[in-house]
Amino acid sequence: MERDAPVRPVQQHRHNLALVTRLAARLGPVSRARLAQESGLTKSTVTQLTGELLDGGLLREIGTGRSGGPGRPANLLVLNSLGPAGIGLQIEADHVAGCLLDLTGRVRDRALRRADDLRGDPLRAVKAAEPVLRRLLNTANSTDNVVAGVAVGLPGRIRDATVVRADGLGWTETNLPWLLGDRLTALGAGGIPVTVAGSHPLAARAERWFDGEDADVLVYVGGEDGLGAGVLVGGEVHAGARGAAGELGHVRVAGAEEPCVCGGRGCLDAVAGQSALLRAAGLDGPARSRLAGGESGLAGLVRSGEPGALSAARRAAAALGEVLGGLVPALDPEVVVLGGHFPALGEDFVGAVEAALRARCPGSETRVRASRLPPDVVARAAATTVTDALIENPAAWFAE
Amino acid sequence: MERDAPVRPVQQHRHNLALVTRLAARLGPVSRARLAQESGLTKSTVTQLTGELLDGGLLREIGTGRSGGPGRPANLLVLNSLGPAGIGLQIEADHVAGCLLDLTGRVRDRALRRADDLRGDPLRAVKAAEPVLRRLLNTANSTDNVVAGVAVGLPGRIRDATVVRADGLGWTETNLPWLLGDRLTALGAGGIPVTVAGSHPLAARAERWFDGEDADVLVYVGGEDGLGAGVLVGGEVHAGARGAAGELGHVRVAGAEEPCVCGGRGCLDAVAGQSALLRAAGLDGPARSRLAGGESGLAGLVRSGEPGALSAARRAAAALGEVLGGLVPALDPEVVVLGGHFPALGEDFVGAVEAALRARCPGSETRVRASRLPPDVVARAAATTVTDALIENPAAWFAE
DNA sequence: GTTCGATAGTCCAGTAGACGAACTAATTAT
DNA sequence: ATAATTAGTTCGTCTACTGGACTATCGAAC
Repeated sequence: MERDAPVRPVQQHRHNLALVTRLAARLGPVSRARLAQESGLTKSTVTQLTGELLDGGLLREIGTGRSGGPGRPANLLVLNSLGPAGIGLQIEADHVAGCLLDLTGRVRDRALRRADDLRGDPLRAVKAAEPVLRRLLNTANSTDNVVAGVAVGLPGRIRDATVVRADGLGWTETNLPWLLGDRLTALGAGGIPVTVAGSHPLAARAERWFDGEDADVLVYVGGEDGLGAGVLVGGEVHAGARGAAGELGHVRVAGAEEPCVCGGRGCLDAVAGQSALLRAAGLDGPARSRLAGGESGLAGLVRSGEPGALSAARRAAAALGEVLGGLVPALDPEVVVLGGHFPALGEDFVGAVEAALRARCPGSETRVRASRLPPDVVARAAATTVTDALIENPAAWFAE
Repeated sequence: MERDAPVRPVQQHRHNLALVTRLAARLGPVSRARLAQESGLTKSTVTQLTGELLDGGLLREIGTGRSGGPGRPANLLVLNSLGPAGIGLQIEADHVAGCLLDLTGRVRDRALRRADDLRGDPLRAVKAAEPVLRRLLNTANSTDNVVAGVAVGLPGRIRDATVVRADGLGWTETNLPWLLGDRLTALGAGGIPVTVAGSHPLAARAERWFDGEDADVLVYVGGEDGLGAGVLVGGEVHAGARGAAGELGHVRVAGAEEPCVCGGRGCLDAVAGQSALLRAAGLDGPARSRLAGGESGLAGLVRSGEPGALSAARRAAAALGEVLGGLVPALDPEVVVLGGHFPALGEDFVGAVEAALRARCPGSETRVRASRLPPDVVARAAATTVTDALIENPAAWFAE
């Protein structure tokens, strides 16, 4: 409910509609009676609201359930897996991944398009996204899912739905929703709203929603190259005053002198980024994506105990801990999750980061752990922003 | 409007009541017609709502205004300075300050009680607060203001309205609202709700509300001893997962070895705290409060260019910048405001902090500036939490 | 098998509160 | 004086939630 807007009966209705939809999502198959009880609304109202949601295709009635006790059995309601759905895209330098997510949160289809190098002209990425989109739109068509939106996650800084800067892709001031919207029209799916978000904030959301971490304040630190953080405050992504929250990659690490691609020296990226680690371990060359499934060279080296790799990892852990040490006491997050290439470095690495953090902030109770989610979770997390929006405002969807 | 609560006509009404009250507060003397226009409600509804607010004593009608143009002149409404008011207290180690604030934000009275040392038993502070409260309650009585609440600000970490830890006062797990509520009953003012908040978050609020800094993301770093930050996210105080957000005092500064009262070494407090600076400048002794109005010894020394003091200040600035360098890129605040004893150190100090911050985060656009507000603004900020609550929920007040 | 208690869900009159049009009120411009 | 303009009120209308009566469907007891 918007704070500075008047509340009329319509808004009242919207709010309650969202309330029961949210509850239906949280409680799974659920009776109207239970919805009434949990929401605080009366049975009559719930009947009315669920009626609208059924008509609108957001809910589905699955047969009568439970028989454990006296009384008329409930007619169970669930989110409609065949109703509106969301497409999530993940654009990285070497691939575009996508998935189609239904309202229940189930992935109905995936698609992946590898490419040698998508950096430079954004149209290259848009072109690579086209077959991915085509496949997902086709799937949606064949499963009777209506695509309610496309959400894109990419490593960059976003403001006002525009990609302000994406170092890893070499983009500046790119209006991705516009470009993709164009391509969607060409695919016969014009008019579908397109949104963009940063990969790190999306990964942070994913940690909260997919890994049962019900922390209201959570920091996700993710990686490969272009290190950055996604900050969740009050369960929501915190963008910062200029959309630059979480830009940790070029924070200077005390005592470090490594040259960085940004032109500076001693940036966190240059100490703890994936390429930097590979180089320090004597494994020069372009960083390989973990999408292939295999261990990145670095992880293997760390595991094998190769001295150069170990010392590079130790140094990276210390640097990461140092930077986190300035952030953790200010925000007091419930947990800091390390993603990107960090989990591959093993539990010892995480322990070392936590130790370095504790050394800087002795009093903090913030936990540190490695992400358990796969790197391609960003596409899925992006798709959830679409389905979430549907659940949080069903009325907007009914209005088409 | 609570997210997980059903919205009935009553809540609709509450929301709209708060909306017009907020607008009346923001726009100053204002006509019903203007309120209708700004709020998006109809004139009829505004008439109805303002009627309630007038009856409840939150609004007052001042005569008819403006005559610049044709048409019936407006009957101007303002927040009622003679209606409900709030008392704010500020408890520090050497004094208790308080003020009585009316709805319009005007300070109707102040009171101050100095004491040698209020540390240790919380009852000592409560006792010192008693004359302050008595005076303010008396004033309220004589001006026909009804005290709607007492809010206390103190240097400590608060969770669930309980003082979890207040190093500067030597308190642990103190239920201050309970203790003060008792004292209020003794003063014949029982039943007045008492709340507690940390001084730094309150100071952050003050920077936003009293100094026209309309930043949604703001960090206030305040001091004397027990350095800490108040973090505003979305215009609201961010408490952190465990109420520990902003606890910067014992973050370790790289390369620093000064022993700290906490038992550790190299804490920010031990490098940039007031006592530490005085000691480093060769001016040992207890830190003097700035309430006296005179310059603290340190500020004078820095101004006079005494080498020891200058080097200590430079070191403090570098340390502060370093710690901020971990926090700023994560949060991307609009501005960082330095309060406590820092403004007394002069503009050069602020410049040095900003330089150190920039050195760590080259890309950041966050401004750094000294607070322009007096240190006793905490009492006033505390009082605003009471008046704000009234404005944000008039219905709760009508219900007494 | 029938009856009773329990639970699920629907129906409908009642009600709170915002809306809108018509109205009154007070002022300036002609 | 009269028209134009803006402020504010009145009253009937509309929307959407409520509460109680009612129907539906089950298990358990007789």
